[in-house]
Amino acid sequence: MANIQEVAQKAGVSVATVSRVLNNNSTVSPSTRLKVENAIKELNYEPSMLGRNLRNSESRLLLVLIPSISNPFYTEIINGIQNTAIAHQYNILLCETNSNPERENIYFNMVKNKLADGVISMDPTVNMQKLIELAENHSIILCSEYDESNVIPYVSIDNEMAAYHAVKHLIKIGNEKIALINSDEKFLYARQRRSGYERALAEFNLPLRKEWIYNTTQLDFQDGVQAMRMLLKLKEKPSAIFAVSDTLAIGALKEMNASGLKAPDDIAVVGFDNISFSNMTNPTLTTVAQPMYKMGCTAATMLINSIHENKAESILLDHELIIRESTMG
Amino acid sequence: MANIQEVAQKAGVSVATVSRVLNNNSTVSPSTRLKVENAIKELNYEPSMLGRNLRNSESRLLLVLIPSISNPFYTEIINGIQNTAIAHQYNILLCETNSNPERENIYFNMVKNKLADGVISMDPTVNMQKLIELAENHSIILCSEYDESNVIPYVSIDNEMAAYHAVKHLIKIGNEKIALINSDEKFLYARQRRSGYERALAEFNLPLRKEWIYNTTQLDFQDGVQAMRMLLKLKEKPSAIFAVSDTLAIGALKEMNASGLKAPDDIAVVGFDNISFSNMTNPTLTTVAQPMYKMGCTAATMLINSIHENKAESILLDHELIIRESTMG
DNA sequence: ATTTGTTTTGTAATCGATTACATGACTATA
DNA sequence: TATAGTCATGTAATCGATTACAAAACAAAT
Repeated sequence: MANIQEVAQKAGVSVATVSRVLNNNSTVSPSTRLKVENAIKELNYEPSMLGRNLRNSESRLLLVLIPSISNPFYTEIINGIQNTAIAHQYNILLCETNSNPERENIYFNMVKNKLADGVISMDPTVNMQKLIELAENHSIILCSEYDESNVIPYVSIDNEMAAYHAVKHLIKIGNEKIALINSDEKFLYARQRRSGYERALAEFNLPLRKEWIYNTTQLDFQDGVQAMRMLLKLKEKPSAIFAVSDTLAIGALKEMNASGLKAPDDIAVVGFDNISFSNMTNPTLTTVAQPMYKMGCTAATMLINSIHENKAESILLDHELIIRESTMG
Repeated sequence: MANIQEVAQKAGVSVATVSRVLNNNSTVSPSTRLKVENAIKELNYEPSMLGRNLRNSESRLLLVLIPSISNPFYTEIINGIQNTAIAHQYNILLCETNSNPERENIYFNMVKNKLADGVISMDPTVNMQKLIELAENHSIILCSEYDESNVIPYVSIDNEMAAYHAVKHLIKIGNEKIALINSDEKFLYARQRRSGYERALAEFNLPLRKEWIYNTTQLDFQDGVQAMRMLLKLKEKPSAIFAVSDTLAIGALKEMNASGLKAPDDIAVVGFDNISFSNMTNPTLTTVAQPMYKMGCTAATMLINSIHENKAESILLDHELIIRESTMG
């Protein structure tokens, strides 16, 4: 790869002039410009981001932290982020942390080292303290999972309200014995959704039974299968289930199938996220849709604003209950 | 962020000494080392990758090009790549191209500019000519989709043989009218799988009928739905279907469900890839498994070798037919 | 021909690290 | 005490760009 020196030499000008042509901000005479452009073409030259970034302290790269790409929930959000970023001449790099603090650190360092201009974190397992520290000197936005202290701006939905709506729907169609398949309640969203579940039950004077709340460690299909297996072992079985993730709900449906049970007749099921697969199951899955694409766009816009010194305001977007076969008679 | 100068000043030494402590390769007296380490801690200093990379022409970052993260096929491969990379002190950045040449270009430039040390491309829509050009001066490995010219080393499976096995399985369980749901045949893997399909039919003297071959433009669930819808409209319907991707096969199963048809009794279905969903459908899906994790590990190992000047040899890994309910009576 | 003003181009410092080479400090030996 | 040898540290060039400032080139006006 040729560098700016060689281009300058070939064109018979100084490096400053080459740089001026490159950034076409300052005045260069048409004839010189032509010479330089020819030299660039002949040498197949492309400016080094490294040199440029070092000088400019800007990389126009945004980091997107996700725990795992295997969760389809992130797909549409990332699309929104990417399209918005590109519209502002930024690019994104996807960083899969696998909830591993060391990997997290590597990505944090990229920001500290000016290899990236900002971060959108969607990782609920992120080390929030470190992130807040990083946010003192860098632009960070939380997406989906957030921190109640509101030190770092976030975009999310009202999880409590969304869960409340989902459970109320199950009650409205005649269910009184409603179970909750929740994830680990160390996550804010899990606590919020549980709270919405409890509020709906309380409002209709329905019993809140410990054995109808099952907490999983992960969000894989298999965790849903396992959860349902436990619930089906109970003496008094629930007549409906609210799962805080479609992957869990789909696992639950699978286990029902295996036991010869049908949704919604035997047990009605509601999921959360509206991943694309939720429309492919049999029966199709009722679920709470988050405006994922919009969330991505919003997060990216907030981040880019924040990089350009306009502080960002946290925002909660609307959710929507999508009723499908798993709760329709 | 403090820089190396400030650390040097605070510790009362030269920048060279600080650098020596950082890279602990050269001799530094214990007392000086301590002073420097204290200064580093006090200033919360972390070395700038930008400065370091510029000087060393090394970033220890690997780029992984995928067309879209929404295809679950890539999940396990990426895991393999990531684990192998980390074991060699490399990190990976996921680059979603969305089959967009401009985005592709951005990532190619990162390599040219030493922002990344190498590339693993899994994008079948990649501009192969540009990639070959890039490969002249940089380390590139193809994974899954490859180029027959073998200019760029690749790791993949024997697609023709895999398809042949899948179709032979359908024949063995008694099917004579076998349809193919293929993707766009501009892709090598699509042509190879079709060829395996044809070979199996020919071997058993079964008819090869044009109307039983359906080509989709994408690999989404919906494309599978669409394909099945067309096949069910035919006067002479197939009794079995081989789809070149699980997503297509799942869409096909969905459409069968909607039409009240059951697999395998009405139509048997075989997919390809063994994505995690394929075990969650009803019925569960028979599919050809690629050794995805191993493919990822192999690709990463090849790339890292290639970066360190050992040239890599292309390799084909073994596939495996996983028989599930969609072909089991 | 000289002055003034404008346009174009070049020189050199800078960003933050690494490292070859030079130099200084110290030790051991005669 | 002088000398060689070893170990520790500093000086300055370097990677590839950008840009403030200086200088040169040119044009227009007197």
